[in-house]
Amino acid sequence: MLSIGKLSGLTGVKVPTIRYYEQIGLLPRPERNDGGQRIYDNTSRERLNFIRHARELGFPLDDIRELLALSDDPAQSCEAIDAIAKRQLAEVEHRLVRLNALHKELERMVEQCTCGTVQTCRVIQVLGDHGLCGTDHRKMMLPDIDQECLK
Amino acid sequence: MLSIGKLSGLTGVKVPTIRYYEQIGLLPRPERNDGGQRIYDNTSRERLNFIRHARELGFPLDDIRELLALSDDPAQSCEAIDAIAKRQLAEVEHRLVRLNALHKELERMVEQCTCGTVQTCRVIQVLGDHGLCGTDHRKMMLPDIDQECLK
DNA sequence: GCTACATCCTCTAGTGGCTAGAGGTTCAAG
DNA sequence: CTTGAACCTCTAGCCACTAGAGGATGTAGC
Repeated sequence: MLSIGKLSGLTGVKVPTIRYYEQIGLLPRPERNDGGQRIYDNTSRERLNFIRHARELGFPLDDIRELLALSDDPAQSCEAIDAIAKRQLAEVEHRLVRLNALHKELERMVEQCTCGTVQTCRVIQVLGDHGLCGTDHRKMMLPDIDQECLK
Repeated sequence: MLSIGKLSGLTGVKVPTIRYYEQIGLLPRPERNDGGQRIYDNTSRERLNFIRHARELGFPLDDIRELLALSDDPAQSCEAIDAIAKRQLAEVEHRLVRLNALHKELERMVEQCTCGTVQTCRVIQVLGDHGLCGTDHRKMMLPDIDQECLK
């Protein structure tokens, strides 16, 4: 019914990404035509829409894999699904807190810059000396820089 | 003066990360003792603190590299530095807007889940059909999922 | 001096979620 | 029948690390 390009256009997921999802087993291997090209139906399209929407909401692919598996069994309780969604919500909230702290600090730093010489540059001073920070963003991410939260 | 482990302890930057920074030219190659082990002084320590602090504020390593280069010339105007900081601020603000939208949507989704069966699960329904979304988070990120903002 | 054992060294490979490109095949329109 | 877009597979690259193998060195106690 649908070539990979058409599917891409309909879902907004790029062609190489669709092939990647197939490769990692997130999408089932579709049928092929005589020339060996992939052909998709509406089921694939729905599945891909689901994946895309979940990605937009920041779910990692592993969670999406699990959500897809769970959604294939409509009679089951949705507790597990709910748990994944709540975990993602907590994750996003955590990132928001962190990002707000970064924002505050960056704003303060930029505001204080009077744009003179490097010697007196507030940005350089603040970066070099954490003591000049207004907020205690460091405490929030010790012991290590929480890379996930910076994202 | 300082072994790599001591430097790591003092700055909060992990040992392999320090070596990685050296490898990519962010930190200069330090002297070595007779056994070939790295020895650092306070200059390295300050530089590494600078890097760490900038990383905490979300600056990419390439920007940090530039900031370090600029800060080495104290008489120059700090315009370029200011520009980098402002760019980073804008970046963080962009992420905040996006993350807030995600948060709203996730919260709505989780709230609406009555925790019945998968069949009636609001989470699955919403993920499968963007029309059920409250906010128009999709419009904000078209044409592609803006991965940088999800971070 | 000897024995543990922590710390150090280099090197390679893996993470997530794609993206880019090479080098070739197939399809659809005119 | 030709042209050119779209498709195929495969490998490598992105960021900023992190993990682990396999071995060398440093240090503390006896």
